[in-house]
Parts: sequence; C-alpha cells; structure tokens
Amino acid sequence: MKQTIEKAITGVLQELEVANVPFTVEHPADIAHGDYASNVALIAAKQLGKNPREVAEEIVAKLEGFEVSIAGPGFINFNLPRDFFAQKVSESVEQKEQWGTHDALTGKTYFVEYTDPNPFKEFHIGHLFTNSVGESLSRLVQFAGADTKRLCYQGDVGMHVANAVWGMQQMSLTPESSFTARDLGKAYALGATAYKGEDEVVKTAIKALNKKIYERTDEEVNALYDKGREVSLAYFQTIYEMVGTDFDDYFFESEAGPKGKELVLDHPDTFVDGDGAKVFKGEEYGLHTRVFLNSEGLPTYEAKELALAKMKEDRLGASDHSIISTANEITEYFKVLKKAMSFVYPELEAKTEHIGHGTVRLTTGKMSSRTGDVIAAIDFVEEITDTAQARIKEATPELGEDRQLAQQIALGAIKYATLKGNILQDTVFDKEEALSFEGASGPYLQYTHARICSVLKKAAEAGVTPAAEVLPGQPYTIERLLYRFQEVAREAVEDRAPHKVAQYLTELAGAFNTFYAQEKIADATDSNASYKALVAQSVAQTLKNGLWLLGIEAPERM
RNA sequence: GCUCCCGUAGUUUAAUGGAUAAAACCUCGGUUUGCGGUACCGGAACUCCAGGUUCGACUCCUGGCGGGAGCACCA
Repeated sequence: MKQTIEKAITGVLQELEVANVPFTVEHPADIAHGDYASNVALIAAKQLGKNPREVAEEIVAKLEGFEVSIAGPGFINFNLPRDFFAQKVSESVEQKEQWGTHDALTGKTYFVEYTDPNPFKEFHIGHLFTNSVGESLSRLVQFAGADTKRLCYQGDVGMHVANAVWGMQQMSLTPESSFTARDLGKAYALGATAYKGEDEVVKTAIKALNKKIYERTDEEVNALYDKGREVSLAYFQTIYEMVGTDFDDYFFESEAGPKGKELVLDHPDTFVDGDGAKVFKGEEYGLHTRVFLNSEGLPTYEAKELALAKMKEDRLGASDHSIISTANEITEYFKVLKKAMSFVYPELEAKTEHIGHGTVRLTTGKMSSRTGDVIAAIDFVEEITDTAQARIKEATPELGEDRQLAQQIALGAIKYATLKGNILQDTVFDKEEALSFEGASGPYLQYTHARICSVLKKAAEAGVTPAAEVLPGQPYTIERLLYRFQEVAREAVEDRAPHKVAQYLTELAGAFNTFYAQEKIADATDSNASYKALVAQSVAQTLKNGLWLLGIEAPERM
C-alpha cells in the first residue's frame, strides 16, 4: 500500500515536472490524521519556490483513486478504503501463525549467537536478560524468512573455571559425589575470592590448575572438571527450556582456544610481539591495541572469537549474516576484533555484526558477576512466579495451582520489561512495576489475549460466527492498527529493535480494550457482531504472533 | 586524560529531520447492571545548558555539564 501511494505521487511529480524530490510516505503520528501521510509538498515547494499548501493542492488535484486531504503546513493525508481493512482482517485470521511474516530475509541463512553463559559459574539474571534480547532478535530474523541458526558459546576453560575447580577441591567435591550447579556457584565464589586475596601460594596453585585444565594433563583434575562441566551444562539446559530457547548448536572455548592460537601464529603480520604477548595494533586504525595471545602463550577472548567465526561455518555451513548479541561491555573489544578479522577472514568479517545491548539493573542496585554475589536466574524467575501465582489465585481461583501458567506470566513480565525500550540503552527492572500486571506490561498483553479468547468463546455460544460478510460503514480504529503488524515486524528486524514490536502491541492492546468497552461482541442480535468477532480474532492472532516475536507465551486463560 | 554509548513528565520508556513531543506507573476526578474492572474515559505533568544548520530539530553539527561502559595479557 505504501509503495502504491509512493508510485502515485511520483507519477504526479513527473506531470508537474519536478524531479529529485526525496519525499516520504509514512503513518502520521496521530491516527486521526489518516492512514498515511506524505511531506512531498513541503519538499517540492522549496524547488518550485511556492507556498507548500499551494503545491499540496496542485498535487492533490492530480492524485486519483485516493481519499486525500491537506493538513498542517502542507501534509497530504491519505485515507484507505473500507474494503482494504476488512481484507486485512480476514487475511490475518486465515494466515494464523504466518500472519505478519514477510520476505525481507527469505533465502538467507542467519546465525544468531547469544546468552553465552560460563559453565561452572551461576547462570545469573544478566544471562536471562541477554537471552531475552537474543531470542527476540532470532525470532525477528526467522519471521523475516531467514533460515535461522541459534548458537550458544560457552566458556568452559579459563581462570574462572580454574577458580571453580580449586573451590571444588576445597569443598571436597569429587567426581563420584552428587553435587548441584549451585554448589559449583559456591565453589567459584570461593576460588574467585581466594584468587583476589593476598595469598600467593593460592594464586600460584590456581594458575597451575588453569594450565592443567587447559592442557588436560592431570587425570584427577580432568575427572573433576568433566563432572563439573556436565552438571553445569545440564543445569543450563533446563534454563534454556524454561525460557523457550532451542539452540541449534553449542560452541565451547575449549575448542576455540587451540584454533585461535594457531590462527594468531599463522598471521605474524597481523599479530605482532608486544611485551612477550601477541597483540593486534588497533591504534593504527583509531582503536585500542589488544592482546590475542598472552605472554604465557594462551589465547585470549579475542583469539578465540576469531576462531569461533570460522568454526560456526565449518559446522553449520555458510551463512549470509552472523549476529553476535552481548552486553555492551564487549562492544569496544569487538571493534578491534572485527578489524583484526578483516585481515584474517575478510569474507567472514564482512557479514559479522555485533549487537551490544545495554544492561538491565534492578531497582535494588547493580549486580556483579565477579564477586559471586549474583542473583541466579532460576531464583529470580521463581520469585516472580510465586507472585504471579498469587495474583492468579485471586483473580481466577480455578487456575491458581497452575504453576506453568504462573511461570509463563512471570517470564512475560521479565521479557517485556527487558524489551520494551531500545536495547542499546540500559534499563531498570522494577519488579513491582513488571508485576503490577497493569498498563504497559507483558501480563497486560497476555491478559488482553486471554480476554479475547474468552469473549470469542462466549460469542460462539451465542451463535456469533466470525465473518466479514456485513461490514460497518466506517472501519474501527483498531483496524487501522491491525494491518500495520507486518510493517512493524519488518522495521523491527531492520533496526534490530524488538521494542518496536513491544510498543506496537501495547498500543494495539490498548485500542482493543477501548473497542471492547464500546462494542458488544457476543450479541447475535447485532448485525455487526460477526465482523466484530472477526476483528477480535484478528487482534488475538496479532497479539499472539507479536508476543512470540518477544519470546512470550500467549495463554488462552489466566 | 582518551574512546564509545546515553541525558525527554516525579518514575520507567516512545517519537526514519515533520503536524498539538506519545504511553505506562504515580496522582486527581469519573465509568452506562454489556460479553474477564488485571479494563475503560478525563485532568495535571517533560526535550540538561549555550550556540549553529534547516521552511521545520528530542533527532544533525560544535562546545559545556551530568550518567554508563571501555582503555594490553579476564570474558
């Protein structure tokens, strides 16, 4: 539709013999202004040396087949025909889960790497938030038609692991003993604190342990390490299932390490000596110099990441684009990494994109992953699930024991709070606000969806069948929003902006609730009831698909 | 000190250079016995400062001020 309008305007401009007018056609900020608006007259007026409103009138006189009006300083507003909306409403219901999908990335293969927790350490709320962002980005590219590969890169070697294994030894954990991921978290905290302390003997011991783990030279250490890794990864898997992420493949630092080292040594022109280490001179490109191999010859994050890019293609085949989504602490490193990669793997570098998102803070203060003083994602979700369940019990007693439902709502609250704003910015997670279940929140969207499911059931009982046979003369306001869903999905993926979906859904839900307050749907005596039911069904489908893009479930009752 | 990101109602967030800066929380005042009031309607309230570019600036440029992240062997 937008293209049709643009084409019509271009035609008129040719008639008026004006060229190179970079006009836009977009939705006006206020829906009352029309469905589309163009600033063409304002731009063209400059070239023509005329008053914008005058130019607008000339253009409008030549535009055929549209209901248009001139407003403000010279905007041309377009109102779409009634049938257009009815057709879109019908389409949305027919297309079901396909509604809103588009072809922006059809035929492309996209890798999306995210979450990236470290085995032996706690999976904390930071991982939960970064997972929400990555999962939504994955779903956005998938919705755009891309063959989407979800990837997870986990740091199973390095000093943090050495700290944890040292702690395991102190706690007398053995490969035969049964211990949990939580015990590992304690072990890590123990080791990390000890390493930071003054005791040089301990430091030396942990460093030696790190080397042993990396080289796998000590059977006893290997056994303890392997068991710890297994426990930790199994624990992560339960979390991925809980949040609804299904990774296609997992990569580990233990694999990337040796390959990274080899890669660095194979490119002596790119990675040069610096204080006994191998470094990349980022300064020559306005960046920082980074160490790729430390003075002990061990690969750093940067070297591993370099190898990882190649490993992904080796295992999953070639991609057209590779997204790596992390918190923005990594952003600067990644710039250097990309530069270095442009010498080693220029073709991979060209399609690698790092998306550094802001961090989420709790209203109670900042969390830290270094001190061991972290909030476990599991605990966080449990706590919010408890509150959600209490709320359900109050409102819908018969669903009060449904723990799974409570968890869906808790995750909806968390994910919405994470994705409601621009992901580049830091956000604050206010538990009370996210759980208020009112206004702009995940549960509000879920509630609206459930409410529609309920009213449609009532309508069916009353003998109202959703259909587009009898149409009210004027489209309902909500119809003017419904057809935009696909455009929103497209913009959101192009801008890497899940918040555009969140924002849209909130507006849609609000408009529906207004519609619902004004119009009775389950009333067979109303000649418009069938169409109203169809509109309601369309809203439910749109909410469901939109929530899916945010990684949020849409229960039918709550 | 240098680099990058960011400063919008009391609070949390929106706004491809466009119309009266938009929602939600909070607050104040209301809602037709009509389908889920976890809803709806209305009021009050905002662009850090100073310049510049533009018909038009929250948006772009310059300089301040304030916050976050990073600045060589952690990731």
